[in-house]
Amino acid sequence: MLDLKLIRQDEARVRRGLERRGAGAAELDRILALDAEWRALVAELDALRAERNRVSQEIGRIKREGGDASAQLAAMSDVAERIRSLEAREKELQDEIEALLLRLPNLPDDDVPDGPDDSANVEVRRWGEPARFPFQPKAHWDLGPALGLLDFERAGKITGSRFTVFFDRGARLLRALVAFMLDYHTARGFTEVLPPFLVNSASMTGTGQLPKFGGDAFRVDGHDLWLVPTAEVPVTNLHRDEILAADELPIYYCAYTPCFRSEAGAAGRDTRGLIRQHQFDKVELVKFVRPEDSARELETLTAHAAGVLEALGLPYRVVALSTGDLGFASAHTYDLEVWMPSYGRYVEISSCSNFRDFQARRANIRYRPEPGAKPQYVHTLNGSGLAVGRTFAALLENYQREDGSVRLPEVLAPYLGGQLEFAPRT
RNA sequence: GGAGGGGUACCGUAAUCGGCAACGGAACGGUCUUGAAAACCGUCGCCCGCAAGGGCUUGCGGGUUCGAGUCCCGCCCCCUCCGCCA
Repeated sequence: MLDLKLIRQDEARVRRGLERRGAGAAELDRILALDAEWRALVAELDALRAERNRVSQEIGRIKREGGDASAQLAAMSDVAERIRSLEAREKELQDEIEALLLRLPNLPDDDVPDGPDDSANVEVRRWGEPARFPFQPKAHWDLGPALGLLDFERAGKITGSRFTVFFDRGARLLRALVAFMLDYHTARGFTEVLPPFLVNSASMTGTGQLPKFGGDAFRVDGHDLWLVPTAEVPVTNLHRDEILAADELPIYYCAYTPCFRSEAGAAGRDTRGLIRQHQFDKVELVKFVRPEDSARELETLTAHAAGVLEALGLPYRVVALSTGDLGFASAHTYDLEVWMPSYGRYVEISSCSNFRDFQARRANIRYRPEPGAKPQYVHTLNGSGLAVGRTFAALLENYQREDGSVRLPEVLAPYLGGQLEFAPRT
């Protein structure tokens, strides 16, 4: 959520930021008009309340002294009626302003490249060399079933399309990747969290999924509960409505959760394999930091997530998202894209974002810069570290051999009982 | 799911019959002090306002009333017990 004070005081800056994202300026004009009306109303209302408070005390005093307060009571009856009517209007205005503010996206950082969509994204750097296969490499949706690791057909039977059954050593490999990633992060200062996989609407609003993107998530029938679309939601909301002490910051969390998304697949893209599923697994990194540190923290967060790919020996590149490709709540995002032989290109495997105070304001997450000082909003960041299903796919594809077998990197040996070889069933 | 008890500021606790949300502690600022402690004063949630000042805030949302922490209705969470359950 944008700061209403900022909108008032620096309308030009807000308008410029929204225009860079192609977001409507119409809402901005509407907010400014409603806010002007609201402030005038509040002044009038507060004056009436002041009078009511004053006379009500007087009535109390008169009654205690056994006097007759009927004149005051009659006058205050009218004032009370007037206050009731103004309060109703004030609530309307406030609700409407709030509703508009909640639908306004974050402002992009100055150094975010401008552009209409992902075509304007800018490659920042590359790591590793995509393997040149002396044979036609197979896709993971062919390798996985052939190796007895993945079963897409039975998942379709028991649930539907865009779900997967991990089987036998495939299930073990998925569990191994989750454990490997969590160990990697906790060894580097992140605190492991295992949150609920269902969250309430307040949490979904706090991180920005609601009110605009409810259709992208699964809701539990008959309850105010949603299946988490990402661990970002429960983990960021851990500190909703809290005032953190300055010496608690920065806070670094990592969390494994399954992620549930109903929108995946609507566009008919990536219909095969693990790339776009209604349920997938992810290890997420979440940071709460001082405002002055968030830009630097985004760089280290991105480098940290990239470290997982490097440990696994998977070639990747870092891409700075353009204003047109930026997520709703983000001010600045780097995507990590892993080399995927079946696609013949780099495919997103992590998205690292700085939300600045956008989520903190929605979720009311503050800290005291100094003991005794006024509370301020923290900055929140998060990034995938990594999407586990896509990592699974990238490993199979990048480490495949001509006979359809796969040998995974040594770093996974402790998590796989030393069994790094995967051979096709005959 | 049922019964009972609770939710008040950073923490702990009051508030009679409905009448300015009191007190203690912590933290921070100040006075005092060579320095510190103690003591005393102030600050310590949010909003409007250039300011003076005013308003809001007792888990959340409604209602009654001139006036609600207090009375009424709905909901959420915590504790105890019962039921159910991996």
